Amino acid sequence: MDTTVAKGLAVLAHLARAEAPLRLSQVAQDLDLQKSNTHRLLSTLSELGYVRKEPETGRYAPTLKIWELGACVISAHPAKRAAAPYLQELHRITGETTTLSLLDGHQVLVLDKIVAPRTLRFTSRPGSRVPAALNASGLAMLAQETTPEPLIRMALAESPHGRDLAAEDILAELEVVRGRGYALMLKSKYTPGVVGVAASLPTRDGHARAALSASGPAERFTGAHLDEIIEAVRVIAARVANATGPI
Amino acid sequence: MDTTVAKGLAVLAHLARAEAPLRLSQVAQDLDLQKSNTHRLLSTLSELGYVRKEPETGRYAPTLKIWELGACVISAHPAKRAAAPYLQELHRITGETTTLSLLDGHQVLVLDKIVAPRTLRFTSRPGSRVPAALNASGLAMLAQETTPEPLIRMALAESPHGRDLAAEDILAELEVVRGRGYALMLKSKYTPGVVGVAASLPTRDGHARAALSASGPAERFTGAHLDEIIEAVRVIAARVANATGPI
DNA sequence: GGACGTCATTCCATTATATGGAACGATCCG
DNA sequence: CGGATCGTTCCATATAATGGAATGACGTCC
Repeated sequence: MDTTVAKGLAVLAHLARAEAPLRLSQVAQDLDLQKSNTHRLLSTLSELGYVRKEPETGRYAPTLKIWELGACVISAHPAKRAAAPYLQELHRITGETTTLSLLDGHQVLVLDKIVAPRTLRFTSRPGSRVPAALNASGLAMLAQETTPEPLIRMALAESPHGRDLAAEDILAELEVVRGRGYALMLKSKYTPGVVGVAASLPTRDGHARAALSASGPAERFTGAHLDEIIEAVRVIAARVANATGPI
Repeated sequence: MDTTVAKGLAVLAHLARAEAPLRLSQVAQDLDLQKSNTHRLLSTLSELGYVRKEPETGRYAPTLKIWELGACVISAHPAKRAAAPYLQELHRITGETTTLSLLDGHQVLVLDKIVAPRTLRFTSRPGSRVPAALNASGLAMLAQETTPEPLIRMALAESPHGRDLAAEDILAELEVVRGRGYALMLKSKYTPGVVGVAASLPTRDGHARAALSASGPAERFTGAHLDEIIEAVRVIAARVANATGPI
């Protein structure tokens, strides 16, 4: 274990996740490092171009270099590449915000998103994580037949199921999702007022789980429009399954 | 200079930029490291979750963790946040692929892109870099009045101007761009068959340079449609300039 | 305006730690 | 079956990271 590498990446990650540039002593305190140590780590990261020291404030901010690296990784990601046209088409048909997600452990990782040109309400940012049990895409992926039982248990355990979100309810909901082939989250606990419709996608390797979703404000997701959206999600997911190769 | 951090990040960056998973000895050879050293670096990166060793092939591949970090950085980027609605609207009006770019040194860095729903031809990937002098967005940014002379010289020097792309021609073109307020690249040397229309955006801090562009196949970028596109680019760039705050 | 506190930076002796060579199996290929 | 390449482990060595102290700059509060 190269501890210096671990520290350097911890500093970089800390700056990336911070909402604003950080002072040296702040970083040192947050990560429990010595000031002199932090100083050298930040200096080397600056030399390497991953970090920039603001001349005015003296604070440190990440540059776009990590993002450039990450962009290489995501653009090469097989699921993202394969699903991109379907994500696009679902957006074209429904006119709503559509997302492509992966199940990573007990969390939903948002891979890609096309936002509705309308007034954009809450939109989950690509790269963000959401508890699987609180999200239409998460339910769709958990409901896949190939999902091992322990993974579902873990996802339920990790989700903040309080008074109005019992584990039994979610398990029952998963049964429903499995039966009809898509997940519908009308009353989201995670993002109130947002309705999501999602279907899981078959993946080349069985252990990866992916889902497509369309989501938007509850006021618009009713009646005939909602029926259209559900139908579009089902049709496109089925088309992925019947395509030349799965995701 | 923490050399171990530099090596670790070099390994990570190398894996990220590689088009396929790499074997250990390949990484060691490419980066001129010892095998045992590379082994430990890859092990620590795996422990930290930035790298995964494929069980089947034994090769190493980057995980999505770097991408997640990069997504945090880009989503917090002020220019990207501020320009997103304009990028969206330019796409809505023109129906073509639109991009938001920054000038970083003598290169254009593509920040964001909305692809045309039509058959997608060549599309520059977000995170990719293009020589500034070979690209409509690059010309628009170089033509800004605030661009220092040496930067233009450098951009020209770095661009592969051969027989049909003399430095004088580009300088003359920059004059034209400066006069009419937008850049038009009809015969792209970098991506043949693609026409680009771009205008620079005013930025809060004078030294950052940003541009919006619409681009697509040469066959479609003619006559009235091209005029519409040019007008849309001009109008939206002007709207940014007159907005509450610049980018 | 002066004094205090916080911060960033530099230096250096100490030692922990990264290093690279060698040696060992495993695996692949001819 | 034999040779070659690869990944992995081990360990003595020396390099390079560490943390404490000292310094100077900056900002803040009486």
